[in-house]
Amino acid sequence: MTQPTTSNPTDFIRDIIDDDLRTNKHEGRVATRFPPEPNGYIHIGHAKSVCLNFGIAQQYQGTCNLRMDDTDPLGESMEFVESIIHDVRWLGFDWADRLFYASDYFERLYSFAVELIRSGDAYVCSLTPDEIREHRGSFTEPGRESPYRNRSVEENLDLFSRMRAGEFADGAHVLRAKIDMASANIVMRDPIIYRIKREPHYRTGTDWVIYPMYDFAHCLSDALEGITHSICTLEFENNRPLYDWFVEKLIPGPRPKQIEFARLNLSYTVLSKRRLIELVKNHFVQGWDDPRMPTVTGMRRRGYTPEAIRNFCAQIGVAKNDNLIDISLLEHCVREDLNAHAPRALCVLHPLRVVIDNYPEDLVEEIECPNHPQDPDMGTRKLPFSRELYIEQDDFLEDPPKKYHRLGPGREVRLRNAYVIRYESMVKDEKTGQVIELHCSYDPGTRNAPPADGRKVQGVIHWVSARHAVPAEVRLYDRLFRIEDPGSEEDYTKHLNRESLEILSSCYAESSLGTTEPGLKYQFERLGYFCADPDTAPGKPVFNRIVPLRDSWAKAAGGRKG
RNA sequence: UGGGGAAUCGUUCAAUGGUAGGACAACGGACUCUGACUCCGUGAAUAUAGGUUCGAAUCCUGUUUCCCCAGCCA
Repeated sequence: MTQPTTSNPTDFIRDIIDDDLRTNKHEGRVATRFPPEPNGYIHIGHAKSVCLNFGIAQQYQGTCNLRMDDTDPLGESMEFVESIIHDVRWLGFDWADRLFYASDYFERLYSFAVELIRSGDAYVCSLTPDEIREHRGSFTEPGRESPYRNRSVEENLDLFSRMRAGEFADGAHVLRAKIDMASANIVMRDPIIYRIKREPHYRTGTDWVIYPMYDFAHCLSDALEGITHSICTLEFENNRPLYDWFVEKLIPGPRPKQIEFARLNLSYTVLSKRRLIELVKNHFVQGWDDPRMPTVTGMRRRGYTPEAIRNFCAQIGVAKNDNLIDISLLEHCVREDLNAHAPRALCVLHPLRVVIDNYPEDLVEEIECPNHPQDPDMGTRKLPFSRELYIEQDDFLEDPPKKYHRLGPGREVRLRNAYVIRYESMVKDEKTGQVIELHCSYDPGTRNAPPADGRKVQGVIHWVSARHAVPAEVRLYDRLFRIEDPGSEEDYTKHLNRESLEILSSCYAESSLGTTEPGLKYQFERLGYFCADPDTAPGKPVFNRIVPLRDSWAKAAGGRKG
């Protein structure tokens, strides 16, 4: 039944859409929307929703609107609108001319509210916030009806228009739907649909002092836009009866349907807006675009690609189970994309000086080497080779174990793309005893060729020519938290990984990297994938480690140590 | 405690009354001028107790566990 050539995902939401299409529920139309509130930056959890909504639209030749759900002026701003637009576009999606704002519907929403008052389905309630809470009851006790519940239509109309006119203070009155104070579902106990808030709105300014609540605005915005499937997260499941109540009262069919799926949780990070804000505000990270942040802007700066993120979202699937996705799946998707597309380069993070004693003093060879071992189309570049080099400190051990395929006394190793060299001697710092320089000899016949005598050289290490190398700063990132599910902890900040950022300021990159530009991505061979940071200055590149390469040696060695 | 949801390998998604499958992770091996990539292989799950049925992850009943809801946030 499955066609291997078409890999359109399938999930319970698409099953519902298939059914609706079969029964011609919306004349074959599929219309979704991504409805962020512009009060923060979007993160990988939003990306899941973006991919779901826009992905469904693509798959069914439907439409997906981008709609700012901006019904609470507090904290909303154009800055966030712009960041959301930028991020969703960067993720690879397009909404043509269908960028909408709930705030553009304020006048129509107001009319809907008046309609509700006229039909006796809404009333102005003048209880204080505390009294309203008290009247709401609890899980086990039904609520009590507001004494204002049976005001006349005329009085409600008058009061509501005066609310709009700004005659009352914040909190003096609210407009409520007249539903059922005894409902087992607390959402249905005469929910508030308008509140007075003397707060300028970033788009409507001071035009309004009353603002509609989410439950009222969202479903009607969907209806106004002709949304067929209104996809949201599980915590809104309780609100669905209210969603239906409003559209049934106010919208002649066919009506939008709300479908809920489980939001994404990612291991070793937090994905709640509140916590992300705290990380930024309390300077646990350096900003919304800190490469350790799970925000789209952070991941972009880190060097994650839209392809990788989209692929990740496709792989995690869509269901109603609470989940905690292993961050290694995200890393896998990032490596998968970068392995195919990132050019290779050599960069030494912890330099150890090497002198090739038998190499001519002033000779410089230009070694032409491929930018990608499996993709000749990515071309070649010239790598200067000379007598003095840097290699990685890790690639030499005074007393190496047997399976260590690198340099040590009596050992030889291949310099990537260049010669085989043999250890001759070392120079130690007299005070610390640390090895500060190696002397080696090279085998002139091994450039681009195996040793003539057929001996096997197992190890290959990366290097740069000391004279030609470009000094670079490299920033290594690790998981933000030390525990798998910090979001479930009351005091999650105490589980922050204090070593999530390591700055290496004296690295040496191959000369070709001197002209890199922010955003360019590479695989530094044997190390990982790296992305030039915006902090890069001419001649002084700064690289972010996107993700390390898988390292079965480190794993084995680590296990041995422990 | 009332209501709304969810329970399948370590993690996650699938199987829609008919062989429990994929991905990630783990482990073993092959290949290798990246201890990468790639390839091959291994182990690993239906929360629980009954019932219906030739046959149950799937249907029924009970039990257990987890998540959401008492904002004038979304």
